[in-house]
Amino acid sequence: MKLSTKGRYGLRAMVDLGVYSEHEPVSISSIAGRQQISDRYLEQLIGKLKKAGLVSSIRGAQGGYQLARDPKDISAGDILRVLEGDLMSVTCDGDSEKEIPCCEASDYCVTRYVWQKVHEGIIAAVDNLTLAELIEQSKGFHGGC
Amino acid sequence: MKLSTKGRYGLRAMVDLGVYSEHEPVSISSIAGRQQISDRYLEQLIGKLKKAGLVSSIRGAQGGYQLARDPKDISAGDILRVLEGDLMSVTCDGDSEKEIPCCEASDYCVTRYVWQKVHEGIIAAVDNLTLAELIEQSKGFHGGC
DNA sequence: AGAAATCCTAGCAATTTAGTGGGAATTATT
DNA sequence: AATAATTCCCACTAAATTGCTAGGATTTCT
Repeated sequence: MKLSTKGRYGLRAMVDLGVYSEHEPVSISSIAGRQQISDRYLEQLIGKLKKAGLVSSIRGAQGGYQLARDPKDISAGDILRVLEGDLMSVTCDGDSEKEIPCCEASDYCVTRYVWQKVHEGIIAAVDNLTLAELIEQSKGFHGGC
Repeated sequence: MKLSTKGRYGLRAMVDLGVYSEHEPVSISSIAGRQQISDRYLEQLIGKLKKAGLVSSIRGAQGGYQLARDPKDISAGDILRVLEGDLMSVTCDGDSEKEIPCCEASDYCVTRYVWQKVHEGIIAAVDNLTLAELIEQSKGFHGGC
């Protein structure tokens, strides 16, 4: 259970967009250059973020990407959910075909209960963390060094 | 980012042990039978839990496993950490060889910051959840059906 | 002695991850 | 109109991880 590069790269790319795309669109290659990420790979990640409505694009020369919304209205959770899949699917171990309101083998449900708790913890953490805050953080780090 | 079968099976096995191993050791095969888990696979998971000091074992015929501590003193986090690896390693994307107190490329640190927050959320959730509570839950489900 | 168990190590198929690669379509600039 | 910059789309691949399976060696109760 760990954050994959998808999530890490995605977060960094979105912060990068927040910093550099305010007045003009930013190309994949410039983000990839700054963030030292494979541009071909980043392309796919940004594609997902676009599909999810978090970034907008302008095609053609001098085109690129911009944040689709104010950074205050994008949470880390929004980004991670797109790239890491459902942050957590609360599923029983039983056959998913059967539609049982209350699991046959009750022990199975322990997992669900634990997972529910974990889920709440994660959601609370990432959904209250705005991109705006991350951008601020990133600027802060610069000043601090 | 999801809970793998390791974590799910492990939680169920530990609850099973909590319920059935109070007075006598319980064999892998009996747990696997009740929980409908591959016994060969479960063996490996329990092996890790033993190595981590969460369960104790008695070898030979009529042997088996028991909880090493009171269920009140074992958290879901303890179990998940053993089976899911470090629940989350807070790493930068930069070279891990270099020992930089403050990252060169500050943007990298955004990931660290987000991850720290997520980590706190998860830890808060799973470390406050005791095995005793899960066992109670599991009994509760039985009564409810 | 024999059976029931833990313990140890290795292998393996399926899935996921982290990319690479080849282009087609669109648009600004010259 | 030509060119270059860029998004967009789809397919392929190598490495790692997951979820097992397999074959024993060892220990201990009966």
